[in-house]
Amino acid sequence: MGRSGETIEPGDGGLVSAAVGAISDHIRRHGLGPGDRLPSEADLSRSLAVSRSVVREALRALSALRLIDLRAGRRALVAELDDGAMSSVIAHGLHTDQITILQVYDVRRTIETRTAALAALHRSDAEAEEIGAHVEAMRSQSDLPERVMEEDLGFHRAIARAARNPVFALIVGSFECVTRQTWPINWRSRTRPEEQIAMIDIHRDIARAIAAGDPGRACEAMARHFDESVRVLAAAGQV
Amino acid sequence: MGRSGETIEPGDGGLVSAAVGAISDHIRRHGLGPGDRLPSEADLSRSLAVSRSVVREALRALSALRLIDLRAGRRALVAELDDGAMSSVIAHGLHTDQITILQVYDVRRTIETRTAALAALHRSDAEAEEIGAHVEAMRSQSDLPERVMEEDLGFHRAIARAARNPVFALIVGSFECVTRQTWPINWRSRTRPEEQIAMIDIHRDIARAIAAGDPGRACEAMARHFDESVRVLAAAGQV
DNA sequence: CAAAGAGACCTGTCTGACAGGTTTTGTGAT
DNA sequence: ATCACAAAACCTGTCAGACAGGTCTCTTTG
Repeated sequence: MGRSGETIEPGDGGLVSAAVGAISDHIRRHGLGPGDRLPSEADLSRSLAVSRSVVREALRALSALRLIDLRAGRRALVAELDDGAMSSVIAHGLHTDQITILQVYDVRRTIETRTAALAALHRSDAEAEEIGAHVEAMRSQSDLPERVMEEDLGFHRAIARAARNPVFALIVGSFECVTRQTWPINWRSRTRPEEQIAMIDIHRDIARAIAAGDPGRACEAMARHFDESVRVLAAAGQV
Repeated sequence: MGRSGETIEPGDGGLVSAAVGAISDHIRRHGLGPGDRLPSEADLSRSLAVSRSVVREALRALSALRLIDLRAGRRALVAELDDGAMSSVIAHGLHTDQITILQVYDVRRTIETRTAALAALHRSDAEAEEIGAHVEAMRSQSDLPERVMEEDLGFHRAIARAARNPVFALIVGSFECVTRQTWPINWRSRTRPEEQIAMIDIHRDIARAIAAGDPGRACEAMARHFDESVRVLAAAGQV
């Protein structure tokens, strides 16, 4: 069979999955990086010898995985690493009762005690600053739960970034959807102001340990944070 | 606005992403679980008031995320949790130089020291048996690198399963593509038989600690395993 | 009652068409 | 020669219709 360019091999599990593979290969073989443009749908249709429908479905699949960015009128671009796909997987697992929130928390504890330690070791001054700023914002807006939650999420994201390992950031980011569900439960169960302050204080301890460059203390404070959250969640009927 | 069924709201970032959301919602609202059937493309096309092309692209996107299974002639099924999507994300990150192999190893170390400890706590006898069998198979086929690698991968997967937390299994599974690349490097750098045996012995130590129900020793042995792998990889120019 | 066959249903793929973005080109003014 | 702006070329998003081939179901038959 006249193999011209990247013609799809027959016998595959469908033309679309073959096209997905061919387009991924194209990215790899041409050494494309984030922001680089892919061939147009018409070009791909020609070179893969399949209809534009098949190419479109393949591109849509890659877009769902966030390997490429699609936008009307423009050619597809290679995408930057993004936690959207992993996030969807976790959300699906939760919604279909294949995983539980406590299981996610166990993984988060494992991952984030490590990111806290790494952040303490690798953080720049600007990052220590940003992490502290999130805590300050939580404290100063403690009457606006919605805001406190956003700052809390930003706090954990910032620590993951400061750990300087995008894989950690990816995983932490993909759990954000879980936290958005459980955070209000956690907050509501702390009715007295001193309980809310205690929770924010743990965050401050983590931030200080990271700022001080003390991985052991950062890890220990993060562990306390998760133990506390899990305790509250379990008391509230784990939801 | 006449909301009939699950008609798509306008103003979204495209009909397809709206359809993806609507179909995900459908799964959630109807409490569908793995194996349950989705409506046909024609039904979805009608109820969402979009063309079949749009529905197909939406289904293809969900299929890429492994939230549903598509097969010719059959209706789409809700899928079981699967590491395929996360695996693609990691592979893409590596191929586009957005993450490095050592970064993946750092995450693996973090995750797998924990799965080893959890496996020691939660394993069934059958699971301890299976983990040990993988080690035995590595030892007895040590002249067939290909086989040793497969048993090694199975060993780590079995431990993740024995940890009884599918989220850990998901993450470990999604790193398998990395291991398949680095494993041969690791193996080739151990030219003398006693070096190869030493590597298998670490696996045996892990298996024994898990069988003995000793989380501390399991964690420590797994940590040794990763330290050793990273040392060899770094010596080989990290690749 | 079980197995084989027919029909309905469904998905995979192709073609052609058109609206509305985006990039490039070409033109004219400065 | 350069810059701004308008036109053209290009590209993606969506739709409609068509047909081949896989799957399920129900009925008929042995």
